Amino acid sequence: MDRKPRVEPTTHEQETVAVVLQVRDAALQVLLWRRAKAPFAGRWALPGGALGAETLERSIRRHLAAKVDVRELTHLEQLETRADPRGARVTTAYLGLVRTGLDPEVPDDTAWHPVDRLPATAFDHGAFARSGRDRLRAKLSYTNLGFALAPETFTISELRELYATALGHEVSATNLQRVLLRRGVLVSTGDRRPSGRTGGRPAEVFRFRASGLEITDQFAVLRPPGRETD
Amino acid sequence: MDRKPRVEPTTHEQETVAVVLQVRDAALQVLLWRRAKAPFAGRWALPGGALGAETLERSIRRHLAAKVDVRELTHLEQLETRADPRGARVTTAYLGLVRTGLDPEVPDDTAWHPVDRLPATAFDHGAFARSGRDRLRAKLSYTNLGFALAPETFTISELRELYATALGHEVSATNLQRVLLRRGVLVSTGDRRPSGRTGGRPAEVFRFRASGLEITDQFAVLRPPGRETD
DNA sequence: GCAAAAGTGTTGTGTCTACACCCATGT
DNA sequence: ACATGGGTGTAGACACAACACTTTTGC
Repeated sequence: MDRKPRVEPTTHEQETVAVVLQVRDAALQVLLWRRAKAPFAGRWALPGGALGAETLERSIRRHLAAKVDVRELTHLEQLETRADPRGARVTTAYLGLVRTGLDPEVPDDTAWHPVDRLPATAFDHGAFARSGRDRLRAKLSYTNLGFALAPETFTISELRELYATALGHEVSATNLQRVLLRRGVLVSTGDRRPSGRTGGRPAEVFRFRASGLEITDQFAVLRPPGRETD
Repeated sequence: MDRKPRVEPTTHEQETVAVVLQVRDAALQVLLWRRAKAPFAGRWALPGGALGAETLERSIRRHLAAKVDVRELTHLEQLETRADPRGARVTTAYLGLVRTGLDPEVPDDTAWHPVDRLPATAFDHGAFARSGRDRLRAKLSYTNLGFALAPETFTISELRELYATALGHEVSATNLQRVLLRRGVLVSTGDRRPSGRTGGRPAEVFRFRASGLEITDQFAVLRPPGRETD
Protein backbone atom coordinates (compact mmCIF):
# COMPACT_ATOMS: atom_id res chain seq x y z
CA MET A 1 0.00 0.00 0.00
CA ASP A 2 2.93 2.31 0.36
CA ARG A 3 4.47 1.13 -2.88
CA LYS A 4 4.41 3.93 -5.41
CA PRO A 5 4.17 2.84 -9.04
CA ARG A 6 6.91 4.40 -11.11
CA VAL A 7 5.56 7.24 -13.20
CA GLU A 8 7.98 9.31 -15.16
CA PRO A 9 7.58 13.03 -14.68
CA THR A 10 6.22 14.43 -17.93
CA THR A 11 5.63 17.82 -19.34
CA HIS A 12 2.05 18.81 -20.02
CA GLU A 13 0.58 21.10 -22.58
CA GLN A 14 -2.35 22.83 -20.88
CA GLU A 15 -5.03 24.38 -23.07
CA THR A 16 -8.54 25.76 -22.82
CA VAL A 17 -11.27 25.38 -25.42
CA ALA A 18 -14.89 26.51 -25.56
CA VAL A 19 -18.15 25.06 -26.80
CA VAL A 20 -19.83 28.27 -27.94
CA LEU A 21 -23.50 27.67 -28.70
CA GLN A 22 -26.09 29.86 -30.34
CA VAL A 23 -29.51 29.31 -31.84
CA ARG A 24 -29.23 30.42 -35.45
CA ASP A 25 -31.10 29.46 -38.61
CA ALA A 26 -33.55 27.33 -36.62
CA ALA A 27 -30.79 25.12 -35.21
CA LEU A 28 -28.57 24.98 -32.17
CA GLN A 29 -25.09 25.60 -33.57
CA VAL A 30 -21.54 25.45 -32.27
CA LEU A 31 -18.63 27.61 -33.35
CA LEU A 32 -15.82 25.55 -34.92
CA TRP A 33 -12.50 26.47 -36.35
CA ARG A 34 -10.71 24.61 -39.12
CA ARG A 35 -7.20 23.56 -38.13
CA ALA A 36 -4.43 24.56 -40.50
CA LYS A 37 -1.60 22.57 -38.93
CA ALA A 38 -1.01 18.95 -37.97
CA PRO A 39 -2.20 17.09 -36.10
CA PHE A 40 -5.66 16.90 -37.60
CA ALA A 41 -4.94 19.49 -40.26
CA GLY A 42 -8.16 20.36 -42.04
CA ARG A 43 -10.38 18.95 -39.28
CA TRP A 44 -12.76 21.11 -37.29
CA ALA A 45 -11.85 21.99 -33.72
CA LEU A 46 -13.20 24.03 -30.83
CA PRO A 47 -11.75 27.52 -30.49
CA GLY A 48 -9.17 27.94 -27.74
CA GLY A 49 -5.48 27.70 -27.14
CA ALA A 50 -2.64 27.35 -24.71
CA LEU A 51 -2.86 28.48 -21.10
CA GLY A 52 -0.64 31.42 -20.26
CA ALA A 53 0.14 33.10 -16.94
CA GLU A 54 -3.53 33.43 -16.07
CA THR A 55 -6.53 31.62 -14.67
CA LEU A 56 -8.45 29.19 -16.85
CA GLU A 57 -11.42 31.48 -17.31
CA ARG A 58 -9.22 34.40 -18.33
CA SER A 59 -7.44 32.10 -20.74
CA ILE A 60 -10.55 30.99 -22.56
CA ARG A 61 -11.91 34.54 -22.65
CA ARG A 62 -8.65 35.72 -24.14
CA HIS A 63 -8.69 33.05 -26.83
CA LEU A 64 -12.33 33.64 -27.63
CA ALA A 65 -11.75 37.37 -28.03
CA ALA A 66 -10.08 36.54 -31.34
CA LYS A 67 -13.26 34.82 -32.55
CA VAL A 68 -16.25 36.41 -30.84
CA ASP A 69 -16.66 39.76 -29.22
CA VAL A 70 -16.57 39.02 -25.52
CA ARG A 71 -19.52 41.28 -24.79
CA GLU A 72 -21.60 38.94 -26.89
CA LEU A 73 -20.93 36.03 -24.55
CA THR A 74 -23.88 36.00 -22.17
CA HIS A 75 -22.78 32.95 -20.19
CA LEU A 76 -19.59 31.01 -19.58
CA GLU A 77 -19.12 28.00 -17.34
CA GLN A 78 -16.59 25.22 -17.03
CA LEU A 79 -17.52 21.86 -18.50
CA GLU A 80 -14.86 19.23 -18.05
CA THR A 81 -11.12 18.59 -18.22
CA ARG A 82 -9.52 15.68 -20.05
CA ALA A 83 -6.01 14.46 -20.67
CA ASP A 84 -5.04 12.20 -23.53
CA PRO A 85 -3.85 8.72 -22.48
CA ARG A 86 -0.21 9.83 -22.46
CA GLY A 87 -1.02 12.84 -20.34
CA ALA A 88 0.72 15.09 -22.82
CA ARG A 89 -2.19 17.41 -23.57
CA VAL A 90 -4.59 18.54 -20.87
CA THR A 91 -7.71 20.29 -22.15
CA THR A 92 -10.24 22.21 -20.10
CA ALA A 93 -13.50 22.84 -21.93
CA TYR A 94 -15.93 25.66 -21.23
CA LEU A 95 -19.51 26.20 -22.33
CA GLY A 96 -20.24 29.65 -23.76
CA LEU A 97 -23.57 31.01 -24.92
CA VAL A 98 -24.43 33.78 -27.39
CA ARG A 99 -27.83 35.43 -27.70
CA THR A 100 -29.85 34.52 -30.75
CA GLY A 101 -30.09 37.28 -33.31
CA LEU A 102 -26.51 38.48 -32.94
CA ASP A 103 -24.17 37.68 -35.79
CA PRO A 104 -20.65 38.13 -34.54
CA GLU A 105 -18.03 38.61 -37.19
CA VAL A 106 -15.82 35.57 -37.20
CA PRO A 107 -12.54 34.88 -39.00
CA ASP A 108 -12.54 33.07 -42.33
CA ASP A 109 -11.42 29.76 -40.87
CA THR A 110 -14.31 29.76 -38.40
CA ALA A 111 -17.91 28.68 -38.93
CA TRP A 112 -21.09 27.62 -37.17
CA HIS A 113 -22.20 23.98 -37.33
CA PRO A 114 -25.44 22.38 -36.12
CA VAL A 115 -24.48 20.63 -32.91
CA ASP A 116 -26.70 17.67 -33.73
CA ARG A 117 -24.89 17.03 -37.02
CA LEU A 118 -21.24 17.64 -36.28
CA PRO A 119 -18.52 17.11 -38.86
CA ALA A 120 -15.50 14.96 -37.99
CA THR A 121 -13.60 16.86 -35.33
CA ALA A 122 -10.02 17.08 -34.14
CA PHE A 123 -9.12 15.32 -30.88
CA ASP A 124 -12.28 14.48 -28.94
CA HIS A 125 -13.80 17.88 -29.46
CA GLY A 126 -17.01 16.30 -30.68
CA ALA A 127 -17.50 14.77 -27.25
CA PHE A 128 -16.96 18.15 -25.60
CA ALA A 129 -19.52 19.70 -27.93
CA ARG A 130 -22.13 17.06 -27.13
CA SER A 131 -21.43 17.42 -23.45
CA GLY A 132 -21.95 21.17 -23.69
CA ARG A 133 -25.17 20.69 -25.61
CA ASP A 134 -26.46 18.26 -22.98
CA ARG A 135 -25.51 20.59 -20.15
CA LEU A 136 -27.39 23.44 -21.82
CA ARG A 137 -30.47 21.28 -22.37
CA ALA A 138 -30.51 20.11 -18.76
CA LYS A 139 -30.05 23.61 -17.35
CA LEU A 140 -32.79 25.09 -19.51
CA SER A 141 -35.16 22.95 -17.47
CA TYR A 142 -34.17 23.83 -13.93
CA THR A 143 -32.48 27.24 -14.20
CA ASN A 144 -33.13 30.60 -15.87
CA LEU A 145 -30.37 29.90 -18.41
CA GLY A 146 -32.71 30.85 -21.24
CA PHE A 147 -31.67 34.46 -20.60
CA ALA A 148 -28.33 33.66 -22.24
CA LEU A 149 -29.91 32.45 -25.47
CA ALA A 150 -32.81 34.89 -25.81
CA PRO A 151 -32.77 38.51 -26.96
CA GLU A 152 -33.37 41.23 -24.38
CA THR A 153 -37.11 41.18 -25.00
CA PHE A 154 -39.34 38.72 -26.79
CA THR A 155 -42.84 37.33 -27.03
CA ILE A 156 -43.84 33.95 -25.67
CA SER A 157 -44.04 32.43 -29.10
CA GLU A 158 -40.58 33.67 -29.99
CA LEU A 159 -39.31 32.16 -26.76
CA ARG A 160 -41.19 28.95 -27.45
CA GLU A 161 -39.46 28.58 -30.77
CA LEU A 162 -36.09 29.30 -29.20
CA TYR A 163 -36.56 26.66 -26.52
CA ALA A 164 -37.84 24.12 -29.02
CA THR A 165 -34.77 24.64 -31.19
CA ALA A 166 -32.32 24.48 -28.30
CA LEU A 167 -33.97 21.45 -26.71
CA GLY A 168 -34.54 19.61 -29.98
CA HIS A 169 -38.21 18.86 -29.40
CA GLU A 170 -41.52 20.68 -29.42
CA VAL A 171 -42.44 22.90 -26.48
CA SER A 172 -45.95 24.11 -25.63
CA ALA A 173 -46.24 27.88 -25.48
CA THR A 174 -48.98 27.61 -22.85
CA ASN A 175 -46.94 25.54 -20.47
CA LEU A 176 -43.69 27.34 -21.12
CA GLN A 177 -45.35 30.59 -20.14
CA ARG A 178 -46.92 29.04 -17.03
CA VAL A 179 -43.72 27.47 -15.80
CA LEU A 180 -41.50 30.50 -16.34
CA LEU A 181 -44.01 32.95 -14.90
CA ARG A 182 -44.76 30.78 -11.87
CA ARG A 183 -41.06 30.59 -11.12
CA GLY A 184 -40.65 34.34 -11.53
CA VAL A 185 -38.13 33.87 -14.35
CA LEU A 186 -40.01 36.08 -16.80
CA VAL A 187 -41.51 39.50 -16.20
CA SER A 188 -43.73 41.50 -18.50
CA THR A 189 -42.31 44.71 -19.96
CA GLY A 190 -45.81 46.14 -20.34
CA ASP A 191 -45.27 46.55 -24.07
CA ARG A 192 -47.11 44.65 -26.79
CA ARG A 193 -45.92 43.56 -30.18
CA PRO A 194 -48.35 44.72 -32.96
CA SER A 195 -49.89 41.91 -34.93
CA GLY A 196 -48.75 41.16 -38.45
CA ARG A 197 -50.75 41.46 -41.67
CA THR A 198 -52.62 38.26 -40.97
CA GLY A 199 -54.07 39.69 -37.77
CA GLY A 200 -54.10 38.06 -34.40
CA ARG A 201 -54.01 39.44 -30.91
CA PRO A 202 -50.93 41.57 -30.17
CA ALA A 203 -48.42 39.61 -28.12
CA GLU A 204 -47.20 40.71 -24.72
CA VAL A 205 -43.46 41.46 -24.58
CA PHE A 206 -41.46 39.80 -21.81
CA ARG A 207 -37.90 39.81 -20.56
CA PHE A 208 -35.91 37.65 -18.17
CA ARG A 209 -35.97 39.08 -14.65
CA ALA A 210 -32.31 38.20 -14.01
CA SER A 211 -29.34 38.00 -16.32
CA GLY A 212 -27.18 35.78 -14.15
CA LEU A 213 -27.60 32.06 -13.61
CA GLU A 214 -30.19 31.15 -10.97
CA ILE A 215 -31.53 27.76 -10.04
CA THR A 216 -35.27 28.01 -10.25
CA ASP A 217 -36.41 24.42 -9.73
CA GLN A 218 -35.07 23.11 -6.50
CA PHE A 219 -35.53 19.39 -7.33
CA ALA A 220 -34.30 18.63 -3.81
CA VAL A 221 -36.80 16.01 -2.85
CA LEU A 222 -35.16 15.23 0.45
CA ARG A 223 -35.19 18.70 1.79
CA PRO A 224 -35.10 19.97 5.35
CA PRO A 225 -38.42 19.41 7.15
CA GLY A 226 -40.86 22.18 7.93
CA ARG A 227 -39.42 25.11 6.04
CA GLU A 228 -40.62 26.38 2.69
CA THR A 229 -38.72 25.60 -0.48
CA ASP A 230 -37.65 29.28 -0.73
CA MET B 1 -10.47 41.89 -32.89
CA ASP B 2 -7.51 40.12 -34.41
CA ARG B 3 -5.08 41.71 -32.00
CA LYS B 4 -3.64 39.03 -29.75
CA PRO B 5 -2.63 40.20 -26.27
CA ARG B 6 0.94 39.21 -25.47
CA VAL B 7 0.97 36.26 -23.10
CA GLU B 8 4.28 34.72 -22.28
CA PRO B 9 4.41 30.97 -22.70
CA THR B 10 4.61 29.45 -19.25
CA THR B 11 5.17 26.02 -17.84
CA HIS B 12 2.37 24.47 -15.90
CA GLU B 13 2.41 22.03 -13.03
CA GLN B 14 -0.61 19.80 -13.54
CA GLU B 15 -1.93 17.87 -10.55
CA THR B 16 -5.00 15.92 -9.49
CA VAL B 17 -6.54 15.90 -6.02
CA ALA B 18 -9.58 14.17 -4.56
CA VAL B 19 -12.30 15.08 -2.10
CA VAL B 20 -12.86 11.66 -0.53
CA LEU B 21 -15.99 11.65 1.59
CA GLN B 22 -17.35 9.08 4.03
CA VAL B 23 -19.96 9.09 6.75
CA ARG B 24 -18.12 8.15 9.93
CA ASP B 25 -18.78 8.86 13.60
CA ALA B 26 -22.11 10.48 12.78
CA ALA B 27 -20.52 13.08 10.51
CA LEU B 28 -19.70 13.52 6.84
CA GLN B 29 -15.90 13.55 6.78
CA VAL B 30 -13.21 14.28 4.23
CA LEU B 31 -9.78 12.68 4.03
CA LEU B 32 -7.00 15.24 4.47
CA TRP B 33 -3.26 14.95 4.50
CA ARG B 34 -0.87 17.15 6.43
CA ARG B 35 1.73 18.77 4.21
CA ALA B 36 5.34 18.34 5.29
CA LYS B 37 6.95 20.71 2.81
CA ALA B 38 6.53 24.35 1.86
CA PRO B 39 4.40 25.94 0.64
CA PHE B 40 1.80 25.58 3.36
CA ALA B 41 3.94 23.22 5.45
CA GLY B 42 1.83 21.86 8.29
CA ARG B 43 -1.48 22.78 6.65
CA TRP B 44 -4.04 20.19 5.66
CA ALA B 45 -4.45 19.38 1.97
CA LEU B 46 -6.44 17.06 -0.24
CA PRO B 47 -4.67 13.86 -1.25
CA GLY B 48 -3.32 13.80 -4.78
CA GLY B 49 -0.24 14.65 -6.75
CA ALA B 50 1.36 15.39 -10.06
CA LEU B 51 -0.02 14.14 -13.34
CA GLY B 52 2.17 11.58 -15.08
CA ALA B 53 1.90 9.96 -18.48
CA GLU B 54 -1.72 8.98 -17.91
CA THR B 55 -5.30 10.21 -18.00
CA LEU B 56 -6.61 12.36 -15.17
CA GLU B 57 -8.74 9.61 -13.68
CA ARG B 58 -5.87 7.14 -13.69
CA SER B 59 -3.72 9.80 -12.07
CA ILE B 60 -6.04 10.41 -9.15
CA ARG B 61 -6.64 6.67 -8.67
CA ARG B 62 -2.90 6.11 -8.57
CA HIS B 63 -2.34 8.82 -5.97
CA LEU B 64 -5.25 7.65 -3.89
CA ALA B 65 -3.95 4.10 -3.88
CA ALA B 66 -1.31 5.28 -1.43
CA LYS B 67 -4.02 6.48 0.96
CA VAL B 68 -7.11 4.34 0.47
CA ASP B 69 -7.55 0.91 -1.00
CA VAL B 70 -8.99 1.58 -4.44
CA ARG B 71 -11.57 -1.17 -4.10
CA GLU B 72 -13.06 0.81 -1.25
CA LEU B 73 -13.85 3.73 -3.56
CA THR B 74 -17.45 3.20 -4.62
CA HIS B 75 -17.71 6.33 -6.75
CA LEU B 76 -15.38 8.75 -8.46
CA GLU B 77 -16.32 11.75 -10.57
CA GLN B 78 -14.62 14.90 -11.71
CA LEU B 79 -15.47 18.10 -9.89
CA GLU B 80 -13.67 21.10 -11.23
CA THR B 81 -10.31 22.39 -12.49
CA ARG B 82 -8.66 25.58 -11.32
CA ALA B 83 -5.44 27.40 -12.05
CA ASP B 84 -3.85 29.89 -9.72
CA PRO B 85 -3.76 33.50 -11.02
CA ARG B 86 -0.27 33.02 -12.45
CA GLY B 87 -1.31 29.83 -14.21
CA ALA B 88 1.60 28.01 -12.66
CA ARG B 89 -0.35 25.25 -10.94
CA VAL B 90 -3.38 23.63 -12.54
CA THR B 91 -5.41 21.43 -10.22
CA THR B 92 -8.18 19.05 -11.23
CA ALA B 93 -10.33 17.92 -8.30
CA TYR B 94 -12.33 14.70 -8.13
CA LEU B 95 -15.06 13.59 -5.75
CA GLY B 96 -14.60 10.11 -4.29
CA LEU B 97 -16.96 8.23 -1.99
CA VAL B 98 -16.30 5.44 0.50
CA ARG B 99 -19.01 3.25 2.01
CA THR B 100 -19.82 3.86 5.66
CA GLY B 101 -18.60 1.15 7.99
CA LEU B 102 -15.29 0.60 6.23
CA ASP B 103 -12.20 1.86 8.00
CA PRO B 104 -9.40 2.00 5.46
CA GLU B 105 -5.92 2.05 6.90
CA VAL B 106 -4.43 5.43 6.19
CA PRO B 107 -0.87 6.72 6.62
CA ASP B 108 0.10 8.61 9.78
CA ASP B 109 0.01 12.00 8.11
CA THR B 110 -3.56 11.45 6.93
CA ALA B 111 -6.81 11.90 8.88
CA TRP B 112 -10.56 12.35 8.48
CA HIS B 113 -12.10 15.75 9.20
CA PRO B 114 -15.78 16.73 9.41
CA VAL B 115 -16.44 18.54 6.15
CA ASP B 116 -18.64 21.10 7.87
CA ARG B 117 -15.83 22.13 10.25
CA LEU B 118 -12.71 22.14 8.12
CA PRO B 119 -9.34 23.20 9.48
CA ALA B 120 -7.29 25.80 7.61
CA THR B 121 -6.28 24.18 4.34
CA ALA B 122 -3.46 24.56 1.86
CA PHE B 123 -4.18 26.34 -1.43
CA ASP B 124 -7.94 26.57 -1.98
CA HIS B 125 -8.55 22.97 -1.05
CA GLY B 126 -11.25 24.01 1.40
CA ALA B 127 -13.29 25.33 -1.53
CA PHE B 128 -12.86 22.05 -3.39
CA ALA B 129 -14.02 20.14 -0.31
CA ARG B 130 -17.14 22.28 0.04
CA SER B 131 -17.85 21.94 -3.63
CA GLY B 132 -17.60 18.14 -3.36
CA ARG B 133 -19.87 18.14 -0.34
CA ASP B 134 -22.45 20.25 -2.16
CA ARG B 135 -22.30 18.04 -5.24
CA LEU B 136 -22.88 14.95 -3.09
CA ARG B 137 -25.83 16.58 -1.31
CA ALA B 138 -27.45 17.61 -4.57
CA LYS B 139 -26.99 14.23 -6.20
CA LEU B 140 -28.40 12.35 -3.20
CA SER B 141 -31.68 14.01 -4.09
CA TYR B 142 -32.01 13.19 -7.78
CA THR B 143 -29.80 10.13 -8.31
CA ASN B 144 -29.19 6.77 -6.65
CA LEU B 145 -25.83 7.98 -5.34
CA GLY B 146 -26.68 6.73 -1.86
CA PHE B 147 -25.38 3.34 -3.02
CA ALA B 148 -21.86 4.73 -2.76
CA LEU B 149 -22.25 5.75 0.88
CA ALA B 150 -24.36 2.87 2.20
CA PRO B 151 -23.27 -0.67 3.11
CA GLU B 152 -24.35 -3.52 0.84
CA THR B 153 -27.54 -4.09 2.86
CA PHE B 154 -29.27 -1.97 5.46
CA THR B 155 -32.58 -1.20 7.08
CA ILE B 156 -34.57 1.92 6.35
CA SER B 157 -33.69 3.48 9.67
CA GLU B 158 -29.99 2.87 9.09
CA LEU B 159 -30.35 4.49 5.69
CA ARG B 160 -32.33 7.34 7.18
CA GLU B 161 -29.53 8.08 9.61
CA LEU B 162 -26.96 7.90 6.82
CA TYR B 163 -28.86 10.35 4.63
CA ALA B 164 -29.48 12.70 7.53
CA THR B 165 -25.78 12.76 8.33
CA ALA B 166 -24.69 13.26 4.74
CA LEU B 167 -27.30 15.94 4.03
CA GLY B 168 -26.87 17.73 7.33
CA HIS B 169 -30.54 17.83 8.24
CA GLU B 170 -33.24 15.47 9.47
CA VAL B 171 -34.83 13.06 7.02
CA SER B 172 -38.14 11.26 7.54
CA ALA B 173 -37.84 7.48 7.35
CA THR B 174 -41.37 7.19 6.02
CA ASN B 175 -40.82 9.53 3.11
CA LEU B 176 -37.31 8.34 2.39
CA GLN B 177 -38.64 4.82 1.96
CA ARG B 178 -41.53 6.01 -0.22
CA VAL B 179 -39.35 8.07 -2.51
CA LEU B 180 -36.64 5.48 -3.00
CA LEU B 181 -39.06 2.60 -3.49
CA ARG B 182 -41.27 4.55 -5.87
CA ARG B 183 -38.24 5.33 -7.99
CA GLY B 184 -37.10 1.72 -7.93
CA VAL B 185 -33.81 2.67 -6.30
CA LEU B 186 -34.19 0.24 -3.40
CA VAL B 187 -35.22 -3.41 -3.51
CA SER B 188 -36.00 -5.70 -0.59
CA THR B 189 -33.60 -8.57 0.06
CA GLY B 190 -36.39 -10.58 1.72
CA ASP B 191 -34.40 -10.76 4.95
CA ARG B 192 -35.31 -9.12 8.22
CA ARG B 193 -33.13 -7.73 10.96
CA PRO B 194 -34.08 -9.17 14.39
CA SER B 195 -35.16 -6.60 16.93
CA GLY B 196 -32.86 -5.59 19.78
CA ARG B 197 -33.44 -6.12 23.51
CA THR B 198 -35.85 -3.26 23.70
CA GLY B 199 -38.22 -4.97 21.28
CA GLY B 200 -39.78 -3.50 18.22
CA ARG B 201 -40.84 -4.96 14.93
CA PRO B 202 -38.01 -6.58 12.96
CA ALA B 203 -36.84 -4.33 10.14
CA GLU B 204 -36.85 -5.33 6.51
CA VAL B 205 -33.40 -5.45 4.91
CA PHE B 206 -32.94 -3.55 1.64
CA ARG B 207 -30.20 -3.01 -0.89
CA PHE B 208 -29.67 -0.60 -3.75
CA ARG B 209 -30.84 -2.09 -7.05
CA ALA B 210 -27.91 -0.65 -9.01
CA SER B 211 -24.35 0.11 -8.00
CA GLY B 212 -23.58 2.60 -10.73
CA LEU B 213 -24.79 6.18 -10.94
CA GLU B 214 -28.30 6.57 -12.34
CA ILE B 215 -30.46 9.67 -12.55
CA THR B 216 -33.74 8.79 -10.91
CA ASP B 217 -35.54 12.11 -10.82
CA GLN B 218 -35.78 13.55 -14.29
CA PHE B 219 -36.54 17.15 -13.17
CA ALA B 220 -36.87 18.01 -16.87
CA VAL B 221 -39.94 20.12 -16.70
CA LEU B 222 -39.85 21.03 -20.38
CA ARG B 223 -39.84 17.53 -21.74
CA PRO B 224 -40.97 16.19 -25.09
CA PRO B 225 -44.78 16.13 -25.39
CA GLY B 226 -46.84 12.98 -25.24
CA ARG B 227 -44.28 10.40 -24.24
CA GLU B 228 -43.81 9.04 -20.74
CA THR B 229 -40.95 10.23 -18.57
CA ASP B 230 -39.28 6.79 -19.00
C1' DG C 1 -50.52 -5.70 28.70
C1' DC C 2 -47.17 -2.16 27.50
C1' DA C 3 -43.33 0.11 25.31
C1' DA C 4 -40.58 0.28 21.29
C1' DA C 5 -39.56 0.15 16.55
C1' DA C 6 -41.11 -0.60 11.76
C1' DG C 7 -44.14 -0.02 8.25
C1' DT C 8 -48.81 1.43 5.85
C1' DG C 9 -53.04 4.39 4.97
C1' DT C 10 -54.64 8.63 4.04
C1' DT C 11 -55.20 13.47 3.30
C1' DG C 12 -53.81 17.76 1.72
C1' DT C 13 -50.84 20.68 -1.25
C1' DG C 14 -48.44 22.02 -5.10
C1' DT C 15 -46.63 21.33 -9.94
C1' DC C 16 -47.26 20.09 -14.33
C1' DT C 17 -49.80 18.55 -18.85
C1' DA C 18 -53.50 18.80 -21.86
C1' DC C 19 -57.14 20.90 -23.88
C1' DA C 20 -61.06 23.81 -24.08
C1' DC C 21 -62.19 28.34 -24.28
C1' DC C 22 -61.94 33.43 -24.56
C1' DC C 23 -59.51 37.83 -26.39
C1' DA C 24 -57.77 41.25 -29.74
C1' DT C 25 -56.38 42.19 -34.02
C1' DG C 26 -56.32 42.46 -39.69
C1' DT C 27 -58.90 41.81 -43.75
C1' DA D 1 -67.98 38.12 -40.04
C1' DC D 2 -64.20 35.31 -39.76
C1' DA D 3 -59.52 33.78 -39.75
C1' DT D 4 -55.39 34.19 -37.04
C1' DG D 5 -52.45 34.25 -33.35
C1' DG D 6 -52.23 35.22 -28.15
C1' DG D 7 -53.63 34.27 -23.59
C1' DT D 8 -56.56 32.12 -19.62
C1' DG D 9 -59.54 28.60 -17.12
C1' DT D 10 -59.79 24.27 -15.60
C1' DA D 11 -59.52 19.37 -14.78
C1' DG D 12 -56.72 15.31 -14.19
C1' DA D 13 -52.33 12.95 -13.03
C1' DC D 14 -48.70 12.72 -10.12
C1' DA D 15 -45.19 13.46 -6.43
C1' DC D 16 -44.46 14.73 -2.05
C1' DA D 17 -44.92 15.93 3.20
C1' DA D 18 -47.16 15.18 7.29
C1' DC D 19 -49.31 12.51 10.50
C1' DA D 20 -52.43 8.97 12.15
C1' DC D 21 -52.64 4.30 12.49
C1' DT D 22 -51.44 -0.67 12.39
C1' DT D 23 -48.01 -4.44 12.84
C1' DT D 24 -44.55 -7.13 15.24
C1' DT D 25 -41.47 -7.73 18.44
C1' DG D 26 -39.19 -7.82 23.78
C1' DC D 27 -40.15 -7.59 28.46
